[in-house]
Amino acid sequence: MGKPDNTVTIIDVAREAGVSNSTVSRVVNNSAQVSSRTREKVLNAMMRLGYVVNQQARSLRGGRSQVVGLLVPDVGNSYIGEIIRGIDDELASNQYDLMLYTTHRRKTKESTYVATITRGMADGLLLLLPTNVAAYMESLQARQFPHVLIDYQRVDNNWTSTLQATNWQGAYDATKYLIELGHCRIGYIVGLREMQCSLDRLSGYRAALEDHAIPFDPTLVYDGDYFLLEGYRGATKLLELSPPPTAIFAANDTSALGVIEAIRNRGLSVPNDVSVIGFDDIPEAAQVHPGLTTVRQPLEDMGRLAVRVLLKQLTNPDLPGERVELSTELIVRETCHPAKA
Amino acid sequence: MGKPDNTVTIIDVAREAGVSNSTVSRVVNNSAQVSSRTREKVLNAMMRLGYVVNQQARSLRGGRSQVVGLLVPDVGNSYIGEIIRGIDDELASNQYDLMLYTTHRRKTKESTYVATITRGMADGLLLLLPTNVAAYMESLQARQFPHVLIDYQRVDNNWTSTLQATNWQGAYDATKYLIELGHCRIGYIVGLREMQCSLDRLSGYRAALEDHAIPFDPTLVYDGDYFLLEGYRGATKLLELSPPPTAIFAANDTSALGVIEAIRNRGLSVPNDVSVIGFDDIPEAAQVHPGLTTVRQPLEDMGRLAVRVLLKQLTNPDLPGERVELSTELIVRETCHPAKA
DNA sequence: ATACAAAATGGTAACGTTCCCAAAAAATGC
DNA sequence: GCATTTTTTGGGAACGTTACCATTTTGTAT
Repeated sequence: MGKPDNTVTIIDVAREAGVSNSTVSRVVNNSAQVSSRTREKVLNAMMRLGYVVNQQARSLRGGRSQVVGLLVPDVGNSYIGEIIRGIDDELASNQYDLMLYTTHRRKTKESTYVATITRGMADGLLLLLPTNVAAYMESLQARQFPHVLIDYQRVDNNWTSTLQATNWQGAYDATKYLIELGHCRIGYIVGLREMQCSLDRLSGYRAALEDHAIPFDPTLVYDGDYFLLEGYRGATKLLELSPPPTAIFAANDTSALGVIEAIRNRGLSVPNDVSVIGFDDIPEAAQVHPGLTTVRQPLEDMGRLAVRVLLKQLTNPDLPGERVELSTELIVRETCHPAKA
Repeated sequence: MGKPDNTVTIIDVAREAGVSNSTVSRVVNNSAQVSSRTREKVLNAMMRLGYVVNQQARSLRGGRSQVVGLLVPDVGNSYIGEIIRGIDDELASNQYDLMLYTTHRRKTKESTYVATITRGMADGLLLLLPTNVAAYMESLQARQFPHVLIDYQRVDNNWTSTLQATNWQGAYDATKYLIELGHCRIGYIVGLREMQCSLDRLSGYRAALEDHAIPFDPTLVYDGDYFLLEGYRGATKLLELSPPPTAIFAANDTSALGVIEAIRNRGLSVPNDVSVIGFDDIPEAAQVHPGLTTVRQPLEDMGRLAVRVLLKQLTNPDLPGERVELSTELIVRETCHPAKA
């Protein structure tokens, strides 16, 4: 209470408890044997003085910094938000802190940040939807820097861990669901083609059509970018076809919301005139009216699991990289109706 | 190239350049006078060896850690996303890193995190929409820890800096705009009442009514929470009144989107039957059809400015706290029409 | 040339930890 | 009771910086 602002160090505690600083250190890390009597004394002294470990000193000495870097393209959409929630939570319960870097899809920024992080104070690196992997993958491997790629899979080495949902299967299931409702002209709004997940979903869509003997019609496919506006534009264009599609499958929920808008702005109704299905199951999907039928990615769990994989790699650095795939699930809400006869 | 994984230190550079480590340090921080010839030599050696400064050692020595902590209630909505974008950008251009902590509106988490950050490795702290300020404000002041509160203003000391938009004026302007379009039954969806900005906006709305001799009708006010679903529910309820409002003002864009949905789900049209106005001007407001008329908060600038204020306080610790207010702007898009006669 | 100031450089202690090694204390076996 | 093992504790170097102070080099005026 009397003490001024000065930070209290391990030495202060040692003096207060009447032991050596080595002993205090041992108590702090409860590493080696310390007699219960001294442990008590030290614990008391720590309490009295309000001691907190100095992470910088600790990690300078050669230990972990207890910091994980996270690189995201952007923050502020629910897809990423949900994943971060999982990451953040799992990290916190393992006494790790999170250093955030947003690239805003600028590739130079992405590789600069990776360089900073790997040589800086983070112990590991989480990469969410990276777009410039080639630029730094080599250096990441060379330094054996623990890292996990989320939602990116084109990796050809044994040291990188990757994690994603079953994009192909999810898209397959969604398409199949629409087909079984009697739809055979099903529009598709593609995500950004430079991302592997977009291609996987597209190919799941095609496979389902094929399996049900519905010929693939390229005019029903519109190239979007996962944003609402392109969903709107795509649907507008698809609805001008004759005959127009009776259902539209958007590669993510955000663009599905754009699709719904476009349908309504044409004076049509969802799902009576056109059925809509999305992908992701972001929180808004359940809040919207009618509720959006969609393919659920377990976003929060993905974040959580990515952290677990990373921490595992951190404690055991020469483990090979893991490939984790989480299964998607069709969430039926209210935006799909049987096709009219 | 030839070297193994070993990190290269200032001493390696010194040896390589044939100078002392003090000189290298001087070059790195370009602090004191170094002859251009030696500077060149050192710079070259640094380049050759690929030297990067070790932040932990630096900050252990007593300097800055070049890290700023950011506490947010959540990540994954565009309002926060835009602010973070500004923060992030400004921080990066000042060679600062960002440590992110999300509270998910749990008050205990909030105060725990503040404790961690202030005793940990951050130089300063940014608090976005804090909800539990009382719990740690005292300790923040006691340790004279530099901090800026964004979108929170009930602060009664001289050391805390705050920053927000002109919430009252923005709401006043929006309401006035609707009134001038001929509306006199204007519904209002309140934000979370525990936030000061919600109260300010509400009181701006009331002031505008009063100034135009429109009696305040409490049944036109619905208590929301800034989320889409409550916007939907609120509008649904308001539209059941008789006569129903001819315009609805939502305390933020997200709930305005819910309002629009509710209006449409009643078979009515926006803006022909009911006008809608929001607050914030999140990116979606411009992407939606019809475009959402709203009150613009300069979100990205707010983030940017918050960082500037914090850094100023960081370099000059005994400066008193600043109170910054950024002006809002009415953005007219397509969701408001003149009231029918 | 000499003296002196100014500029440039080097040596080194400290920051708060951890961890190895050695010393002391306690426990064990004869 | 003595030697020996085991457990517990202390001493001190090292991690990579920076900043103070001392020293050397360079420049300038007499």
